[in-house]
Amino acid sequence: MLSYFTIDCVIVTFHEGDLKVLLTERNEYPYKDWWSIPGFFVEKGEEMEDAVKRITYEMTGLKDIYMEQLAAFAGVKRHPEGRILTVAYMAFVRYENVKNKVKPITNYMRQAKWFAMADLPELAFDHTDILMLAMKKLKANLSYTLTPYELLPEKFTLTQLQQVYESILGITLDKRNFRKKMVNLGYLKELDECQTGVSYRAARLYKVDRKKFLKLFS
Amino acid sequence: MLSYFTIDCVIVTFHEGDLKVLLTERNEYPYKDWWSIPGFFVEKGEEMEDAVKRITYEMTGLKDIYMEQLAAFAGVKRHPEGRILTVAYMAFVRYENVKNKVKPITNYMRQAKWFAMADLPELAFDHTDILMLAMKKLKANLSYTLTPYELLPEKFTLTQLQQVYESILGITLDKRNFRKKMVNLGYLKELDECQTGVSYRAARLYKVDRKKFLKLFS
DNA sequence: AATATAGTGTGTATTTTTTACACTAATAAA
DNA sequence: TTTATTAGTGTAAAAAATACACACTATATT
Repeated sequence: MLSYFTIDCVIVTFHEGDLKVLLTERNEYPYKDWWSIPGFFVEKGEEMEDAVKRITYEMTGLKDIYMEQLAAFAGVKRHPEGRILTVAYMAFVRYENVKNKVKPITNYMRQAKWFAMADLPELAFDHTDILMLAMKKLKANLSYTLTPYELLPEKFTLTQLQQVYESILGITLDKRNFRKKMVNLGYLKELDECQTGVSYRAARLYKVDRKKFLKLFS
Repeated sequence: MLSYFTIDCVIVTFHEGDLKVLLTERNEYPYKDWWSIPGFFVEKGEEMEDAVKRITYEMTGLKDIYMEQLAAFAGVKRHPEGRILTVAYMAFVRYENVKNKVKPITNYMRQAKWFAMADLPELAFDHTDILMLAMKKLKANLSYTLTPYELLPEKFTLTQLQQVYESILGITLDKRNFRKKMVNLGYLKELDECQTGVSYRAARLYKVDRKKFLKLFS
């Protein structure tokens, strides 16, 4: 009838060829010293989405992040003190914007750290399930969502885009076929700019045309 | 922090070429006399899935139905008396098994009725949003879920299967291409039986081979 | 017995999409 | 100028999707 109500947020980024997720080390019973997905209670009168924004802001310093609801988890045994219903979200952030801002903010958590998706610690509660579901959804919807472009800088190279696809799908893709296909979709804008600061041939930069994207997929 | 906690369930079936949803007429404030998706409070210590089973059993007389979680809806304004968090589910039932069992069970609802998806009344609360989301998900995942086979009798004709696809997708499909494709997928078992009781050439019956299906999509 | 009715069941050609595959061009650093 | 490193490109083959129309079968009706 009445239940405690929290949100948990899988905060995902992409850095150095790896998909990464932000985890917090708990400093409190239960699962003290375990890593977990950041989450908080939703305040009375607070919208869920605002609670997610609150968390992502506190964890990364970013506002206006892109988020999606994942699912509700409400097993009566997920917390030893009784049911705590959590609505899990996924949020996507650009690593360049966030990298040095991660800090612990409450005394519930000792530290926060980015973990490569392929190298995760054991997680508190049912957070491993939540994370697996997040990855599954990310994978399944990849080609008709804007998530790759939420993970990359606004201007990106096709190689970076391919790396995002590869790390989400967990497979390698053929360079020529990937480029042909992405360019043919028609929602990428080729810019007159190139990468800078690389010690080899600089790659062409692209932007996503969100209007064209939405026209294509809605 | 604490919230009321309900589940709502979009119960879907297929009958006479139409996708149908079971709605209940409310007999209580708020939205008295409005149609709504069936839902109840989740009891203390009760698992969400059991609450859904409870509803679908009370509404249709069926146990062991197939269900999927849709999303949580928790807007602070969705109920005039304050936040009531609901986790929405979708459930799929075979019309042949259920048709005469629909009845009102509580004094909260005056009657229950099947509505064709294309001809819905205005709904209470945010139930129209819930229903639209259900349809969207159903459509998006159609070709890699077993939902069509949860809506049809165990033995079905290819024409019936095509009708399910057409009414979910909202488009008409080419008969020859549809058959070719479904049969080529390899998870349909052609039976040695045909339809009975029709006043024209009886169609071949098929079953789905769930093992082969799962091998294909997992 | 003949006919009407209603849905079943089938093939082929065309287009589109996907896949497989390897070398040259450009740039910065040494 | 040489080396190292990544960018950028085309074509052929296979697979999948699409477009399209008619003869067959079973029953009901007269």
